[in-house]
Amino acid sequence: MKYTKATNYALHIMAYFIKQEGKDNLSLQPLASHMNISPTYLSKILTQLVKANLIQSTPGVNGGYSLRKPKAEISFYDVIQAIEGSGALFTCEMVENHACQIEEVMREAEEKMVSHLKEKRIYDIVQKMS
Amino acid sequence: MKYTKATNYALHIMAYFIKQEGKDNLSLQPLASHMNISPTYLSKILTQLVKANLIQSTPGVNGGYSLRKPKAEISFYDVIQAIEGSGALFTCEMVENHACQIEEVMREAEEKMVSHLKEKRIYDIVQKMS
DNA sequence: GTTCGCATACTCGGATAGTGGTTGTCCGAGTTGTGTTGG
DNA sequence: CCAACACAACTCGGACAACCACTATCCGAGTATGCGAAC
Repeated sequence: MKYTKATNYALHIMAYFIKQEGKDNLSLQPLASHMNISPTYLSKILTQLVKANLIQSTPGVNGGYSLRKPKAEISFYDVIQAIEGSGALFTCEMVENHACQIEEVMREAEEKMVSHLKEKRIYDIVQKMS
Repeated sequence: MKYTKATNYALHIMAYFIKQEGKDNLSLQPLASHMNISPTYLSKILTQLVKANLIQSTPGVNGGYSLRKPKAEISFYDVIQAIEGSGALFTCEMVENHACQIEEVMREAEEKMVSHLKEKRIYDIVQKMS
């Protein structure tokens, strides 16, 4: 069990967006070369972030991507959920157990992690870095 | 990102061991049919638990598997670590970042989850169930 | 000068392939207890 | 009666195959802007 590379990219992309806020739309190509990944693959990730309403895309000439939500409102969890989805990390698969105690504990543990990720905002660490 | 099925199995297996403690060695076949997985695959999981010193195996006739540590000492994390390994869930892969702030936050979050899993012992939930 | 149309700069999304980890099976080898056989 | 031996009940571990999610690429389609030509 590990976080996907896509999550890795997505978090760094969002940090970059927040750092660049106020400037023009960022278009795919420059963003891809800055991140050092292929434009096509990057576009898949960006599409997921668009669907999660974190950024917006404007097509056509001078188009590109830009933040959609106020930068101070974007938590780590928002980004992670956009990529990884929102299913539980652990689901009991034994036939018998309808209210599996093991699953219960695992869910509690996950909740501890999630609540920390909901507290922390990307904006916080962008400030630290600059 | 999800926990492996093997982790799922391992947790339930350990719970079963703790429930059955004091009885004879559990051998592969009965355990497999109780868990509803193939004996061969089960043996892989058990081998991992043996290597983690959670259970021990005795070969030969009347052999089988039995608990190695006192049942009250076995935490969820012990079992999970035995299967999933102990690497961090998130590792920054951007070239530039040596002390990546994002990675830092992710590690904190993971630590929240891990410490909960270290607190909780399988024995606790076995008692609840019976 | 206004309008039409075309080229251009973008994103969107489906199809496809490589890769690696998870899940699972097969089988031969090693280990121990038990029962059997031959002296 | 007892020692050697064969056998059966176990686990151990390597090799291998199926499968699926992640990673990544290619390409055709859609969309908006701007420029130039024609009337």
